[in-house]
Amino acid sequence: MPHAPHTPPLPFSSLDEIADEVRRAGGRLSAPRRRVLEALFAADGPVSADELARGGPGDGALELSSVYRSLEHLEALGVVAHVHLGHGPGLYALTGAGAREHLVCERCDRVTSVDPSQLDPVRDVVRELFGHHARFSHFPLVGLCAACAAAERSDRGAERRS
Amino acid sequence: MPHAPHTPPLPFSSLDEIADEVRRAGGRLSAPRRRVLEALFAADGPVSADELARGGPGDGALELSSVYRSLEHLEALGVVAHVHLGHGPGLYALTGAGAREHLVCERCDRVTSVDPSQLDPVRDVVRELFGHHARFSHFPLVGLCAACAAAERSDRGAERRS
DNA sequence: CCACTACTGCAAGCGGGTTGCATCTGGCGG
DNA sequence: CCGCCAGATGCAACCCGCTTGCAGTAGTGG
Repeated sequence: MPHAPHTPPLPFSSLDEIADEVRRAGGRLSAPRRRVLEALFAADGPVSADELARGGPGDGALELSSVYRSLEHLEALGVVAHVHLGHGPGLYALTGAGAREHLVCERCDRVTSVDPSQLDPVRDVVRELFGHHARFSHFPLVGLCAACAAAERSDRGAERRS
Repeated sequence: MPHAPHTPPLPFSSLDEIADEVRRAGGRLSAPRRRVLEALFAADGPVSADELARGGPGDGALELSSVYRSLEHLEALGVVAHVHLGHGPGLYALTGAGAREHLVCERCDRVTSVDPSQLDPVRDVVRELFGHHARFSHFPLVGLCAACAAAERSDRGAERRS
């Protein structure tokens, strides 16, 4: 059971660059692999394996298992990372340039993505208190967004979500 | 699709007290329900529905679906809450007295449970920066524990986990 | 003690993800 | 330019955690 990488996000910026990296590691840039990567480059935010499999409307769908195996491989290379926002499927994104960390509201499910540096003060406090090095890229910081926290305070006993 | 409660943890301390609460809400304290509660009282930490279903070695196993339905019901009453630590099954615990929040190491999977007040400084920073009210009871604070963070710094490129 | 209805047991189903295996193919060595 | 063969694919079956539909059972207020 292979697992995720904490490979430091070497910045990969082009498909070719990644292709080389894949081959350097003894892998091959097969058609599905390429299409997964293209879809990841095209996406503007983390996407599910399923969305990657469906791909562009032009071409036929990719086999889901291949997509997962590709993502696993790319993740081991440090090229891709996935995040678990709430209860849904895992979402995948390229690690290069604009890595993000996430805050999720567990009431309205809204996702706030921020630059990791913005969460450094939080990390500092956590490290000070527990020695723990917090990361909000793989699992987000969960709680109530400002709006929902306010709503919660007044409106005691309304609709709820897990 | 019913969902979890943020019902303020009214402190329930005995099975009888909970029994009354269940009935007050128009519910019944059926045998499986009682056994789930007994198991939760007996447990010293959050347990999976599956563990609750197996129950004590003496008695036959409970139906898993009933366990889930009981937990759902008790959760709606604010008597029980569940937490998602990593990728495994959800874990359930009584809400009374010793409510805890959790830090998980995503490398060694170690869980650190703390009194919610200990995380207030973290909550303060988060609220200040994002207006977000962080909660680490339903989803934990994820990152690297002190030991693994140190290991990560030296030992670059060892075994990894998701 | 009755009737009413919440709850149970069972079996099927679902979403997300993994695995085993026969087949195919990218791409290096020649 | 080609052949080889490990690495990758496609497909189907499977696993885990959890939910749902339904007919039958059993707490509980009256």
